[in-house]
Amino acid sequence: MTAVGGSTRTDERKGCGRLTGSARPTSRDVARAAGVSQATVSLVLGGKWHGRVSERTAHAVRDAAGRLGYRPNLAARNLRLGRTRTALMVVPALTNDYFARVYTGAARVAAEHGFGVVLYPSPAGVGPARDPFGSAQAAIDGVIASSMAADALAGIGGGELPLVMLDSGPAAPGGPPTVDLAVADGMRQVVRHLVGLGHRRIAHVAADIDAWTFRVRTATVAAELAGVPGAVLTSERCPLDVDAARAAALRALRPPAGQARPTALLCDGDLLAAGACKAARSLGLRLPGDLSVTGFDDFALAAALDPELTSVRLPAEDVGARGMTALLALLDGEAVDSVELPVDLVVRDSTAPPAV
Amino acid sequence: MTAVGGSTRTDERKGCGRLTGSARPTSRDVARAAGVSQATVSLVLGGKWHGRVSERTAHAVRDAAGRLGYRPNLAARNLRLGRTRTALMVVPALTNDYFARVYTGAARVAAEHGFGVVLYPSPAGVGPARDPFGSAQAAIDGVIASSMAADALAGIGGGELPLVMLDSGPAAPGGPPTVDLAVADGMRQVVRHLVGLGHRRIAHVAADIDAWTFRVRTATVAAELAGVPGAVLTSERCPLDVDAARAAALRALRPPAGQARPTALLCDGDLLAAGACKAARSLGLRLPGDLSVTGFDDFALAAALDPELTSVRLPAEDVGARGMTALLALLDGEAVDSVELPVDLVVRDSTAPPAV
DNA sequence: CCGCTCAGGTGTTACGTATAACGTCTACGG
DNA sequence: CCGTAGACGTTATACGTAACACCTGAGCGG
Repeated sequence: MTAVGGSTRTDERKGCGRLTGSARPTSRDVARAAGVSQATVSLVLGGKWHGRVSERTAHAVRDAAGRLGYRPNLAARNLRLGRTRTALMVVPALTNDYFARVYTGAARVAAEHGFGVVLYPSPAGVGPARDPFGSAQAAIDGVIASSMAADALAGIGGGELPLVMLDSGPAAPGGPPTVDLAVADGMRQVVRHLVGLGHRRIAHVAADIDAWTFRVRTATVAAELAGVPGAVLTSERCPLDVDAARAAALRALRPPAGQARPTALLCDGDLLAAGACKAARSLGLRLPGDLSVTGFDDFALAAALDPELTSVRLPAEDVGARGMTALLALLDGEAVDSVELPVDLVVRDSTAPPAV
Repeated sequence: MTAVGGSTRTDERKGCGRLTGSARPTSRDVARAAGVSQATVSLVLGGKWHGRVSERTAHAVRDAAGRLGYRPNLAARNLRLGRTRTALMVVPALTNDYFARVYTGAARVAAEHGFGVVLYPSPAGVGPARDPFGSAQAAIDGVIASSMAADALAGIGGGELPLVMLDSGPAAPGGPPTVDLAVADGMRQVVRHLVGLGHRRIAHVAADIDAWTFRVRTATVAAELAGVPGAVLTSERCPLDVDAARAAALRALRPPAGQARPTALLCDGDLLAAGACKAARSLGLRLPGDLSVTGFDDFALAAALDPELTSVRLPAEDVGARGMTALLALLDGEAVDSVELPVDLVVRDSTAPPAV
């Protein structure tokens, strides 16, 4: 290899045809301005120049970069490095603040490790099925998906990207690691709270949604109440919607002749509970004296309602944080365990002992 | 023939969390498999081969690409093309569904033009100030920012990326195009509704937030009521928070001795209205008989409350759609006009004529 | 038989970055 | 005065794609 050629400046003819307009400066432009090679610019600005570049040169480079307003082209960096230090979070909807809190937790942990997080709401039906994330994956190292069925993620980058699933149910062996909430335990706490207050006739307003977390809620209520002597459980299913819940609650509160009205409405979510409260009021029932109502999720809505809702608080930030921690470990090639986080009942004003 | 050795299934070791990912196939691999050059693969898969590549060859290429499970490297494509067909939407918070609906509208229009949209919540204080979008801008052609002050976006990619601002107030001359809502008109509709019902003593529960939309709301209420003979306006400022609103409403409902209690609470947002309702109930007032309450924004919350809230519906999807349309035009180098969209009062059950 | 066109491709380059591998110059011990 | 080890940079290259310029026969009119 004889590289001693007389070409002291190889970059000379670089900007020949290019007019000196406002094209974004590249590292080569910085190099020219600082009188060094492009590689040196890369070293200095990459922060790994200690002992390889003199302080004086490094300063010249940084000075030139600042003068030119240089900002590295991240697409080129991503191509070169094969990684982007960015994660994609997929959420089923933006409507409720649970996901906002999950995002917050994930973003915090990511930022601590120099990672960014972008969000991709997955409105079912938008975008080609085989390419669920559209062009988002151009700059993505891994994915955190919340509340999605495993098969809905089949198309994800050909299954090549590291993936962590949140709120998706027990981890499948060999599948991606998961972060879940102890939903069943939360529901048990609700049931025990009501039973402890003396309620025996309980109506369950159940979300008619085919997602793990709701199946668990329904199943747990039935299983837990089955162990209570004298307990009577009725059940009404409805979509996750205030008006639908109102209708369902009305059905539950007008039992067939000969049956007594339930003394408590146990709802699968705060939204449903809001509907249930409206139904109760429209029947002239007073809360919680005539009827107890419970929610789940503890949205901001829960505290905004009147009476404030007894609900189950979900540690959303922790879910996001643990999920991001898991993803980062995955990216480091480490083995990651799935985890289940505890939840807590928050007793407020919508529950009381039943009227005698 | 080229080496197609029996690699029917490339990756077999998924256990232990180690994601080997045996080198994603590149367009060159596809070319080898199809017996053509890489350039031809690019032509065929790029969809611009009509009249330049025979149908037979094109089929062979697509077949090979399918067999190998080829997916183009978007980082490389972005680098080559200098554009990404992806927009970044910046929102101040994920908590309310206004932004969800804005996103939905923007994503729909984007999808119609082969664009994707990723979301970047901008939690104030997260991320270095000079680099507000972190690594998100690696694959971004333009930005749609909602409800942000113009100067908060100063650091945006060095100000180089096309930008559209939503809900940010009147467009600055020479600044980015904007999409705004006729917030002032909406507030006027609320005031006229209340005045028309007969209300004269009105308390304004104002959001104490330095954003254009809230400043306008406050100013409009005052201006509009100033033109009503005999109208008495009091005002309480508070953070955008249910509990704070409750406290503020309590102050408004307990006027100094000698002054009559307002007959209506005009709130800057549905969240504040929710707090106001709680305050009213805690004082034993009945809605809307003893007190009228109005919201703004028409969140899902508005219909979930009891009584259902009279509020102002914002055409959020339209805002997103128009914003994306503007951004796409901007990317095409076209001139774009700022626009203001109308809003509509939705009268529900929380307003009524004042008690005599 | 020549030259022209045109379909049907191929070779090559450039995008901007990071880094491995390799020079060169100085200082210094032996 | 040579050998050698830093200190200090540089050259060359690869990442995967898209697009430009070119190449090669075949058909065809003259």
